[in-house]
Amino acid sequence: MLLFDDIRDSIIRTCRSLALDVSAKDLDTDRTGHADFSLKLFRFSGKPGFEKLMQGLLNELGKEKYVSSVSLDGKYLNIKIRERSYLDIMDTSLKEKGIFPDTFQDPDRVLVEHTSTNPTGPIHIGRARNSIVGDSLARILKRYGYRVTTQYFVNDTGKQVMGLYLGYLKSPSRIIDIQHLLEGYRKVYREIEEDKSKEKEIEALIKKYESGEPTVVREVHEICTVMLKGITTSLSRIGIKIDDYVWESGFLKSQEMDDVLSSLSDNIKSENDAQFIELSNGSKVFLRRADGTSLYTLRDLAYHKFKSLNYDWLIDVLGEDHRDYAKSLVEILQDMVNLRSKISFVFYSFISLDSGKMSTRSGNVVTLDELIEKAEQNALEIVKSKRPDLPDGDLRKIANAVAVSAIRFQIAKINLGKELVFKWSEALNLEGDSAPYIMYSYARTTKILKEASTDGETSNVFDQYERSLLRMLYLYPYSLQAAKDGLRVDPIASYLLELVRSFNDFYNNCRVVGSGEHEVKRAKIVNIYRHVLQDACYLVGINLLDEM
RNA sequence: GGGCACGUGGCCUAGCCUGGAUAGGGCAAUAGCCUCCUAAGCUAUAGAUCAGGGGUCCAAAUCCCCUCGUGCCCGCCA
Repeated sequence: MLLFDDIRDSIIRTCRSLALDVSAKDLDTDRTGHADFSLKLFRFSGKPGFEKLMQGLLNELGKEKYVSSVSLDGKYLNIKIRERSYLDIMDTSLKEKGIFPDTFQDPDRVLVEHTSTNPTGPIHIGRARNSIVGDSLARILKRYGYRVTTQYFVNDTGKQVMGLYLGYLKSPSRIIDIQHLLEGYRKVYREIEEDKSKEKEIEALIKKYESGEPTVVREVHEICTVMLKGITTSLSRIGIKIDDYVWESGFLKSQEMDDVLSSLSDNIKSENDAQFIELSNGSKVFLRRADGTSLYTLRDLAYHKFKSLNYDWLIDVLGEDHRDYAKSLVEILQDMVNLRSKISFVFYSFISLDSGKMSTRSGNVVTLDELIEKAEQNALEIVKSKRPDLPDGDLRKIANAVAVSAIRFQIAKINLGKELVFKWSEALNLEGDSAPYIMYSYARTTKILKEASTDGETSNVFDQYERSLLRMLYLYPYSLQAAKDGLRVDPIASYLLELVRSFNDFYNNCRVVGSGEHEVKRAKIVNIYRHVLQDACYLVGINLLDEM
């Protein structure tokens, strides 16, 4: 959990000590500019003794060392905080702990499963939404204090992958590289589209594979490894590294599979030899085909059983098409398998193209690699024109950081429930609410702190720009809390944009270097800003540069 | 047909969970700002029936109901 001098909490405690039963939702971090915190009194006004209670509260809050003023404005109690309290709380935390806010190590072990895309082709930007969000979520939970591991469930079992394998078998060259495999895969599905009966070939392969025929097992593994390598290489280019890769085929004959099957045994029914479970709403969830081969649900149940052995909280990042699936999975796991771990799902809506739905099979895709390359090219041109003074190596380094950060931020800032239509013009735009906007303000702090001093007497006079920036900085833990509570990344992104806006105001109005009595105080504020920026940017995958 | 999401200026988006003081930003447009810590920035102007209708409430973008639009799901695929 987050450890910091929580002023909101303190105000609530003071209210309660006077028998005013307020909760967190009564106390806003005010956005209207009336105050730093405002207490909504609508619920309480009109009750007997209200006036007297307010008098007492004004008095008590006024005595708090961090309160600079408190006033009753209509149905609001407006509280302003001393700038110096903000400054000292954060400055001290950074000096003593090197971090703001500090965290307490939570014993819970959290597993974030993300990406888990079929290794049947290069990862495209639609799937990358899963990876980007999953990776940031893991970082956020870790920052919050959990012990977090990320996992990729590698699908090397089932129809899609056997389709890939079939494409390989049918290719004249039998070359195992991404391009050849992908072509073979697409060809197989084109043929199936024309003639459904061709699926039989895939079914026959599944049977051979699940019965453990050595050549098949070896070749499928080799093919999946090559495809997976392509995906993980793409992901690493945007700073995503997944801790563990767990292969689906490993569960076909496993202790977890046996455990799941024995837990379910009373509930398994069959229909023409195919096995299924009936859920409370009457729907059937099939576990095995009539030919005895396994279905995804069964393997996924075993995988979840496996995860629950080592983790207290399982988080799955899934596409919105998995919403109903997840519901049935949870029903089975909780009611029949008696899984103890807490399970949460994070769903994201799809990214489509102007030309329609993205699909690896049809080829209507923008791959992550393609996006990275164009973004880097675009960034390089821009940085070249802005910084003709820099050597080529530096230009490339900057362009890379800008491109990667911009890609991640553009995805991270959007609420997951929204469908996105990918547009190149937007993806390549590096102005406004974008990563470089944030990175640029960071670069400014480098020079300021190089030239200004943070040692010495700190002035006690604060102007409105210093005040709003300090306040925004202080609000960081609340955004962290919101992100963790909602398993969302966008609160951090929104916070960052608002914070940078506040810094830009400050920068344009408050000279730091050579500002006499203000210099130490302002340099301290800039230093805190730099730390909070580093902290939050890491969470959303923005790579900061000292110079750009 | 049933279920689940989403709908905020021309375009993109925050706020919705937990109702409350003028609905924040950005892109595009127009007019400005670099002898002064980086102009990837800043200032100003213009642009919003918060999809539509009804309800609850002292108070609704926010909660409830209905309608419309969009996406997704309803496989012995994953």
